[in-house]
Amino acid sequence: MEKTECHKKLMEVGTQLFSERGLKGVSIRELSLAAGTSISMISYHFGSKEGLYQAVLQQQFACFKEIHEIRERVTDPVEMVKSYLLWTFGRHRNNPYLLRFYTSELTNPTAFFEPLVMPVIDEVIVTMAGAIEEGIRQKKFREDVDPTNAALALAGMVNYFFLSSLATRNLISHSPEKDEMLVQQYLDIFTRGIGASSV
Amino acid sequence: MEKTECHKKLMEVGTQLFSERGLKGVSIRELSLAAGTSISMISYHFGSKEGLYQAVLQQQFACFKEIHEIRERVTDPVEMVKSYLLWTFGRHRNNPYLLRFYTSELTNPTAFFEPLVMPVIDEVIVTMAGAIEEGIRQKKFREDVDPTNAALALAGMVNYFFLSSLATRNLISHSPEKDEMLVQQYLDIFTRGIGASSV
DNA sequence: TGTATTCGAACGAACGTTCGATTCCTATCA
DNA sequence: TGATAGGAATCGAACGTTCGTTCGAATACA
Repeated sequence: MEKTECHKKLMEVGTQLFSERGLKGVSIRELSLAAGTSISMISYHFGSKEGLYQAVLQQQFACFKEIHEIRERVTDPVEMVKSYLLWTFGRHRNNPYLLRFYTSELTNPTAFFEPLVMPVIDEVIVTMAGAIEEGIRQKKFREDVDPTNAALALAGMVNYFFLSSLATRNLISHSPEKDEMLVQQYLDIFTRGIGASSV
Repeated sequence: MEKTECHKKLMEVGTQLFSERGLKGVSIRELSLAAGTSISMISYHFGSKEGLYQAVLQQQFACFKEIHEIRERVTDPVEMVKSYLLWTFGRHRNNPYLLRFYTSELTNPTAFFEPLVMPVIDEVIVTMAGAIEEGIRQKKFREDVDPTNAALALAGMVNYFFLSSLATRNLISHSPEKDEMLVQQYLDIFTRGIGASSV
């Protein structure tokens, strides 16, 4: 779908700079300089600066659709929690920008939050809440657990881990080879936390 | 410590507008209009727009010092987790702006992140990790739990809950009277999750 | 040859800051 | 007590800069 080298380069630098400093924090002169083009290319290819931001945002959030495929493939609730953790870890590991866009839009929403961001957050939480609800019906999770709150707690634990590691590198050693262990640890904490018995 | 009505009003509107849209997202004309003063008052009272932002940030983050008093007062590790949850819930309930500043600085750091924000995050996590470590020594928490990761998971669960409720009001019914129940629920999830036995 | 792409210059608007004039407050003195 | 001097506080206007966008010319491509 990428048309020209200029278009592609602007998407790249837009992704990097917007994720670090937000929509208002980056000027088109800075973007075009980093992309090695002229400032008029942004309006030409994307209509406006906000158009570039929107294009980047859409590209970043496309991966959230995967939750539905995972939900269809994985039937067991506990296994679904593990799949979510692995999926989320993978997402953040091979895309360091996604979490910044996600959290930045949550905290300081732009005009694109409601149409672009809100729906995907909603889908993920609702999907996971559904899986947890099913786990409760199967007596695998405790009855007194609120599915939506539990889904938020799960998402909170893992997203916040990466959020903190964005800034406080000294607190966390985040080597990819330790991911397997971390996923297992978070899975343990969570399933023990809401589980009727340990798994 | 507040000098004049103008100074006080600028702090108020600065807190509200900066928290919603960030440092770059608010202009001094917008600030002064909302405060009912002239634009020159910002430079007069705070030196610059960034000076106002810094003043607001310092005021917002002052409350994080309380974690030390709590740690001194509460000796039992499990009780410390509960105190942390109650403290955090209370903090977010009576100050809707704090979490936005906190998360915004984490995601899109300004020049004030390193000197002002980073230290307080560090202190809270280290303090809670210390409490959890003591819990492990007392055989109240499992041996294979990493204290820092567990502290991050705890902070993640509860902060993310409020972060989500900032934007997705439809997902969560956040009535203050339910806080007691929510705190207990998060405490259950967490202490069960890392605990050697349920409490 | 004609369409798509890129560039550099220029535009008006909005930005944060500065500055002289004015108002407000308070301590001081007749 | 009433007048007043002086400093603090506030205002409105203007400054120079940066912002995002536009546009005609130039280039590349098919």
